[in-house]
Amino acid sequence: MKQPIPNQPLPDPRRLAKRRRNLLYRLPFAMTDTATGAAETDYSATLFLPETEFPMRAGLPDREPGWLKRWEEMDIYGLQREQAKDRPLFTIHDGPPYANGNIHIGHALNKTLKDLVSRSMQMLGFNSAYVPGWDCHGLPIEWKIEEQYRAKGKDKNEVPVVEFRQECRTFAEQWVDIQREEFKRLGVLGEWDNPYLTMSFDAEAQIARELMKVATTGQLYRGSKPVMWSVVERTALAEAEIEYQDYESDTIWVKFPVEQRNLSAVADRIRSQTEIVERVLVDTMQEAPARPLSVEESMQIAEKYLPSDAKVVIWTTTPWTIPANRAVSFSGMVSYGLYEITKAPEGNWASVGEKYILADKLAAETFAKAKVDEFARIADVDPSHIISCSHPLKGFGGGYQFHVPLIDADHVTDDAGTGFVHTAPSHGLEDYEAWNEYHRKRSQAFANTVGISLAERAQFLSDMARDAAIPYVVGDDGFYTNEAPGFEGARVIDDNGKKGDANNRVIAALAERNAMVARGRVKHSYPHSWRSKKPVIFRNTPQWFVYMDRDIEGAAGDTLRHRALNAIDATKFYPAAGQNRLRAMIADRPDWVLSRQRAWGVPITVFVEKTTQDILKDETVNHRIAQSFEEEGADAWYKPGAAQRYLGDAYKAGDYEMVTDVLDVWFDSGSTHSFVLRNKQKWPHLKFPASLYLEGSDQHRGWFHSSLLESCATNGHAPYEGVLTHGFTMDGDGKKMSKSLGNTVAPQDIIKQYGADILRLWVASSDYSEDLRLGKEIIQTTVDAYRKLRNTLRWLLGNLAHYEASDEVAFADMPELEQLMLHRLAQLDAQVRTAYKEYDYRRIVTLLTNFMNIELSAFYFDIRKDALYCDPISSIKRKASLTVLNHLYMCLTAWLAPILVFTMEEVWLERFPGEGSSVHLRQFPDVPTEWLNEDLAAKWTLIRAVRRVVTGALEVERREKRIGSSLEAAPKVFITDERYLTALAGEDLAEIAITSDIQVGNAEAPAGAFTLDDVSGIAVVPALAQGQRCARSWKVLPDVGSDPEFPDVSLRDAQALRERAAAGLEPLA
RNA sequence: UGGCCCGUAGCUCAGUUGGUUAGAGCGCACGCCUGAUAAGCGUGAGGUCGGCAGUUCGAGUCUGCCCGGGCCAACCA
Repeated sequence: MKQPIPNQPLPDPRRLAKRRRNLLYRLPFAMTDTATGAAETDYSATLFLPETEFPMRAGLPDREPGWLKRWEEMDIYGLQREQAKDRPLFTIHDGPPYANGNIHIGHALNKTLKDLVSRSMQMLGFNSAYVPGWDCHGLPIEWKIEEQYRAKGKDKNEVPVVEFRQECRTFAEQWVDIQREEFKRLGVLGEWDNPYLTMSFDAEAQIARELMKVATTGQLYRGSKPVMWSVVERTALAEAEIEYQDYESDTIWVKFPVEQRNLSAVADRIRSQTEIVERVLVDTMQEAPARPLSVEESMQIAEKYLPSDAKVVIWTTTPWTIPANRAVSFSGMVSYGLYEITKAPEGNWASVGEKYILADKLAAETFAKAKVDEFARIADVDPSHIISCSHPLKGFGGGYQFHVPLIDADHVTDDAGTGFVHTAPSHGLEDYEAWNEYHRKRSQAFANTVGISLAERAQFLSDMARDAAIPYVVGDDGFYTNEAPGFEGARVIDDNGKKGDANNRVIAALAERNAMVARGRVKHSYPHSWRSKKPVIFRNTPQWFVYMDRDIEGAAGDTLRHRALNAIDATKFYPAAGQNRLRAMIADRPDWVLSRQRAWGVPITVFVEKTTQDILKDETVNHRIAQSFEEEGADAWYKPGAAQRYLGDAYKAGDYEMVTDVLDVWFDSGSTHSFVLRNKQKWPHLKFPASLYLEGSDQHRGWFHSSLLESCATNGHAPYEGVLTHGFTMDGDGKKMSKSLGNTVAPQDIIKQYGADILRLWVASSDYSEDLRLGKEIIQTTVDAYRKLRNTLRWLLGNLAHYEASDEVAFADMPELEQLMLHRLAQLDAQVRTAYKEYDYRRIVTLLTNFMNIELSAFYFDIRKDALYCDPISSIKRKASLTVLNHLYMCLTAWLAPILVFTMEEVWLERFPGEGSSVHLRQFPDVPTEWLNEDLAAKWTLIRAVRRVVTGALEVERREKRIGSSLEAAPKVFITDERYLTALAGEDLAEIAITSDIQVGNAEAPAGAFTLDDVSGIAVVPALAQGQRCARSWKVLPDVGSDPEFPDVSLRDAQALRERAAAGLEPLA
């Protein structure tokens, strides 16, 4: 697959403008502007300014590979396992991607989410191993190899199966290697050196064991199903191997004589419909009596309305399927009538006096085709009152003696034909489904009737099996089989793909028995083989099925469907809607078809006794099979002499048919739990059932579904405790990504331009329960969020350069502002842990970005800059703040580590470098619940309201150019609401509002004072701060100048300078 | 065409059992700062809650229909 050319995103012009403004400040002429007034001493060297090498710009695309290398070298995955070996297990079981092609954005989303789960569970205190896997068998890989053959002019059928399979294996191996590197680049941590592959020998052996377990417990049976079949190539074809071309088909209209009727139902209807009754009375009884009809009378009328000589007319484009007819379908949504032919040419197939049942909308058209001159409509017909017809070929060649039931089927319309659909379950998928549905309903109705003896039940089931059997009318060579009596030797399609004589012979036989109404030809689009370009047919083919509704090992009611539905109830779904979706699918689905007539897969390792058709159930044989697969892979099945090798001395190979079909690959992947989660030797850190399966929502029909059925069949319960589904990745407008639209986004490109952490942050901040959007603007939003986050952490790191563990301040000794921050940390701790447990990553991103932006960057950090930068070494406030910064650092790096795996490692190593050091070896830190203090938080909510009013007042001053920095102000605050006064008691509002001074008074404000609409009882009157500007702290204070040693700074700053000198930090200016 | 799901500011998301004037972060505009500087702070403008109809005193929340989008309906994974 070719990757689209990476888009070099054009910078947003507005973004550029902002950048230009910032750059202006650095130009020399800009400096002259600000350099008015007396030169101030530059005290910056005497401040505790942030010091860090941590770059503002991440350079993720270049730097991420370095961390990956580091983790690989230190074997971080192994260290995690070792560290967590005594902890409870959490197992996210990997749904295997298919090993062909590069990964796309959907893979990236899926693997990233799994990594978020796995890493967060590890940090929450579990031993959370992650073993990635690949799905290796299957048709797409076969195709690729066949394509290579065709390019070389080689014929697949001439290559020994084992050799062909070897080429498929090599192909899959190559893609496993490529995808493995792509997945690792996303930052996904897992057992990459020891993944599982559905084609590894132990897997193939276990898949066969599972299949044999299904067989020996009586859940496997051989039935049949129509599949697309190419007579020319003698092979089944997949939908993708089909192309549609125009084709001329013979069409025929055929009479099906009505056989069994439900006359009393017709009579009931007549009695309930007065208008009909009136019409009937005029017609049949000469005069109308003013009384309800008796049952007898209505029965007489019914006989006239649904007479025994009526004929249902069908239309078909495949006359050759008539011998395979087993039913006639109609629709309850279509109106039908009984018609009598009143005028037609002599010798016409449709002759005068014949009564046809047709859809009203199509009657005229049908009679036109039948060259009928005149006809009359006699009555309404409800086809459900016809129980069965006889076959139009009844007795032909001694066959076709069965009843042909009428089936109400959804797929029938009155758009074309006659409103009745000839139903041949051997030759059409809809026919097949309608047929099975009909018998399923009959069987259900029977099961629901009360008072049935076991003998009656057995008799019913056996009759049912006989009636429901689907005939094999056409062989793989296109010739009729002996299940089409009277047509021996006729052929549907010949070796060159031309029409055989089947149609003509069928039409002749029908005409001879007066079953034809009309014939014609029609041009329509018809399926052809992609390879030979010749028409294909739907053909009944033997297939292996798993029963959905048979009692397993004789336990009444213990069916696979029942087990699966129970298992769904016992499973937790994220989001909850997934439960209904899966339940509906399981409740409706037909029996599971396991067989595929293909080469690259695990064979259905079953022997069938030729005379009895029984499946051989012998543990010794089964053991030999599994053993050989362990040693040689499933290829062993295809090696010469394999049959006798497995059957041993006990059986003769000649008595048994060795099945050569392979398993549906869904059985492979549905079995992963058995060969991965329960292989304790290979993966000791995994548990069964898995804690979680996590895939895209398409896997309700796929892996969730097949794994559930497989495990219910072999274990009786689900292989998972929880199921998490995510949506699909759409483009920026919510449209599906497709190569033809050119709106795809390749994960490789995002990584190259922005880095994997950006991709991961996008995943974490999206709502994965719905479809996710990804486009240029969304990536930019993510990049912006990342930058803000990174800078906040950078400032934290810069200040922590001055942190000393020995300066730690005890919680009780801290100022309230510090206690407030720790309270928030304790709150967040609970919220973050809960969100991680619920796989709610976007909540974590929202919670933490809001906290970091609003409460840290814009509030706490802004306020504490003064103390952190300027306070004396001895200052408790400064030490307390540093203590809080350390806690913030410890928590934030851990909480974000599962998401920003690279950046958090970078932040961690900046402070704690060392060979064995890694943020990913940590757990979420214990946060003391003693820090929680709701009263304090409530109090500070009030204080922050006061602060907002002050800030608002200052903004007016700024706008009026009376102040620039807030430190130039010393506003007066008038408070009439007691609650605010109480809250402010003992707090330094000037510090909190970042002004040089402030006055707070319990008094009515003068007119014109600044207020906010949503805060009552507070008013602010602005004023300039009195005193001189401190050259060190830039506050405007009256005490500046009162220290003789440092006349240009405030007393606090003079003290700070003295302490620094005493500590020998730097010489004084 | 059927089954299931989704639609709230430019973007990502909150919106309890229906209940004041629909919120947040980012982005954007404007201003401040220049000791977090390709940073930091503040203020502000952005919404017919996809549309229509209904239930209700009251609907982003409940119901129906419609529009738009997605997944599923394969011898594809």
